[in-house]
Amino acid sequence: MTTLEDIARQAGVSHSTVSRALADSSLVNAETKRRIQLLASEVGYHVNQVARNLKIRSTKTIGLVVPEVSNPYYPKLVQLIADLARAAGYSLQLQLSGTDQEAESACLASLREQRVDGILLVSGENGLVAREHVHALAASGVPLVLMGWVEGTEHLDTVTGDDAKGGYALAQHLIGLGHRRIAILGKSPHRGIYDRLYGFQTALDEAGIELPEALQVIAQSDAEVGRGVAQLLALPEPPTAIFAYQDSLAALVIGYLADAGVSVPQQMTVVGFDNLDLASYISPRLTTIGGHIEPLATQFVSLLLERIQKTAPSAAPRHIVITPQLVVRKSCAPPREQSLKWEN
Amino acid sequence: MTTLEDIARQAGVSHSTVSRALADSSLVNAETKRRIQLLASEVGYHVNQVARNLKIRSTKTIGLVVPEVSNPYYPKLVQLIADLARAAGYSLQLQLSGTDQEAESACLASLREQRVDGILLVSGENGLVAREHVHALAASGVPLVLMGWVEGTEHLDTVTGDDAKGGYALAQHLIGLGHRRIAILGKSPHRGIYDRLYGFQTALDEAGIELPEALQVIAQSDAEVGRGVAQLLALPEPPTAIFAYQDSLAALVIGYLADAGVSVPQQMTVVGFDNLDLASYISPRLTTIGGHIEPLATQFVSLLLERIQKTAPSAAPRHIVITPQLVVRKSCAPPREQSLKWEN
DNA sequence: ATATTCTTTGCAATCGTGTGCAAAAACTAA
DNA sequence: TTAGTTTTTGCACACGATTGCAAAGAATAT
Repeated sequence: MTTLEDIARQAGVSHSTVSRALADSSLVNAETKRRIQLLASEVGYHVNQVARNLKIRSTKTIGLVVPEVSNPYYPKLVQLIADLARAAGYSLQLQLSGTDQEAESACLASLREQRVDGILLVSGENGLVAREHVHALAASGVPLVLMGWVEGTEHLDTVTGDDAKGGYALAQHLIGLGHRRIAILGKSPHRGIYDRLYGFQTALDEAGIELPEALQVIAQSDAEVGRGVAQLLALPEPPTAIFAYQDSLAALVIGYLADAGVSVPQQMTVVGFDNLDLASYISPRLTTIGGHIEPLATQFVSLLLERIQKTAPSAAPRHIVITPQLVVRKSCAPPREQSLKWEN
Repeated sequence: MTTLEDIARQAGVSHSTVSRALADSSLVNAETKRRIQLLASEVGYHVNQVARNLKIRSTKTIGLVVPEVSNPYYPKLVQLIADLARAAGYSLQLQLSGTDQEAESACLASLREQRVDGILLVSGENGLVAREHVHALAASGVPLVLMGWVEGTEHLDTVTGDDAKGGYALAQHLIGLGHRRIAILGKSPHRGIYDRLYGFQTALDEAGIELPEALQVIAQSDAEVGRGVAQLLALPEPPTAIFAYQDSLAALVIGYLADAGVSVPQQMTVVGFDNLDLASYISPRLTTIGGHIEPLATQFVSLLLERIQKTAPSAAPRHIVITPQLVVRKSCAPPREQSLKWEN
C-alpha cells in the first residue's frame, strides 16, 4: 500500500506537503498541488483511514446493533438507517446481537473498541439486555441512542413507536367491522409487543369485549403457529378475527388457515403489525399498522448525529415517540352472522 | 478514553508492561500482570483498536458489499455471512452499493481506505459494474471474493449458484405436471437471472415446447407485475403456469391472480426462485428452487478467509458453483384439461 | 564474593496521518 | 540593495498501541 511518504519521495516534497495537497489546503502552491494530486491518482493512492482516524480521533462511523436480519423487520430498518448515515457522511458498522445477552455485550464492546463515533442500539425481543453495559457506555460519553423503550433507560435518548396506539386502532377497526370474538397470536410478550397488546386490549375493554384465555395463543415457532391456528379453529366457538402481532406471523396464520380450508377474509379476518413489504406480497394483502418505521429511522439517526456533532438543543435525554397508522387492505371483512364450526 | 499510558501511570509501570500484561504475555511477572488486569477492568479500559490496527497492520474486519437489504434475498445472505465471519473472529463492515455504479465504486474505495482485511462483493442485478475498480483492488493484493459470475472475472475467486440447473429443474417439474403453455415473468434479464431463464428455456426446448413472445413478461416494478399478470390472463390462450424468477415476484403474481379471481394452484400454477422465507409465508406455499444460499455463503467466506490467512491451496483463482435443488410445495398442480378463458 | 543465567522491565522505534510552528523562498516596497 | 511581507515548505511531534532490544534485578552456580 502506498503511503504519503511514498508519494512525497516521488514528488520530491515532504509528506506534510502531500497531506496538505490531498486535503486541498490553500497552504500549498497551486501548481505543486496539482502535480501531487495527479501523481496520487496515478499510483492509486488511497488514504489509510486507520492512521487518519487515530490522528483525528474520529472514525466517521456509527455502530448499529440489531438482533438479526432474518426477521424482515430489521432489514427494512437497516436499509433506511444506512441510507441516512451515508447521506450524512458516515459509514455503518453493523453488529448482529442475536438473542444472546453476552453477544449483545460483545457487540457493544467491539464498537467501543473500534471507536465508532456513536452507537444506535435496537433492543431485541427480550428487551434491552446488556443494561449495565449500555449505561457504562453512555456514562463514558459515547453518543448512543436506543430504539425501543425499556424501563430504566429514561436518562438515555430513545426513539419508540407508539405500539399501544397501533394496537388500539387495530382493535377499533375490527370492532367497527362487527367482530366480537377476536383472538390474538404471537411470540412471547416482550415489552414492545406487550404495548401492542395493551392498546388492543384497551380498545376491547372499552367496547366491553372479553378476551378469554382460549383466544390468546403464544407461538414461538412456525410450527407452533400452525398448532395455534388449529386450536383456535377447533374451539366450540372459534374466533372471527385473529390479530397476529407481527406481519410475518400473520402471513403464516393465513397460510395455515388456507391449509384448513378457511378463506381470508371471507371466513376469517386476519390483521398484522408493522406493514412490512411482505404485507403487500401475500394474498390477501394484509391490513396492518404501519408508517412508523421510516420516521423511527429518521429520528434515530438524527438524534445520534446531534449528539455526535453536539448540536443537540440540550444535554437532557430526549424521548421521541412515533404514532403509527392503520393501513387497511384486504384481509378484513365483517364476520359472518353466526360463528362457524369447522370439522377438524 | 483511558489509554495504556493512563493505566501505566496508575500502576507505576511503563505502558509496554501494561500492553504485555493485557495481552497475557509470559514476559511479565504473574503478580504484576494480575494487578494490571484488575486495574484495567476497574477503570473500564477498552483497547483502542484504531491504534492497534495501525500498528499490527490488520483490522480483523471484512467488508461486505451488497446492493441493498430491502430485497429479502440479501438479508438472508448477510445474516449467514455475518454469523460465519463472527465465528472466525472478524467484524463486518456492511456497505450497500445500491444500483448505482458510482456508489459501488465508492463502497469499494471506502473499504480499501478502511483497510479491511478482505472484501466480499455481491454483484447487483445489473451484474458487476465497477469492473476496473475491482480489478485494481485485486491487483493490489486485497483479498476479494465475488459472488455471481460475471464475464471478465475469471482471474478472481468467485462463488456462484448454478441458476441454469435450477431453471432447468423447474421447467422439468412443470412439464412433468403436464403444462405446455408456460409464461415467464421477471425484472429485466441480467446475467444471473438470464441463467435461470437459460436453463428453463433449455428444458422447454428439449420438450419441444414453444415460449412465444406473448408469454414473456418484463416487470420492473410491483405495478408492472400487476399489469403483466392482467395481460397474460387476457390472452386468447392464457398460460397454465407462470415462472416468476424471484420469489418475491411470484408472491406478487399470486396476489394479483387472487385479485382477478384466479386461484393458485387450481387454476394457475406459479413457481419462484431462491426459496426465501417468504416462500413459505405466502399461501399457497411456493414451489421454488432453493438450498443454494447457505452453501454459497459458506464458500464465500471460506474462500476469503483462505486468502486472508494465506491457507489457500494455490494462488490460482477458484470458481465454486453451487447446485440448487427443487423445493416442491403447494403452488403447482396439473393444468386443467382445456385452457381457461377469464373474462376481463 | 563474583560470575553466570534467567526473569522482568523500560526505552525507543514504528505504523501513516494531520498540523503548529519555524524556516526558507519569493515577492513587494522603499 | 535592504527591509518587510507574504507565500510555500519542512521539521517534529502527536494519536495509542506493539515489540525488538538492552538493561536492571533476581536467582543460581562457582
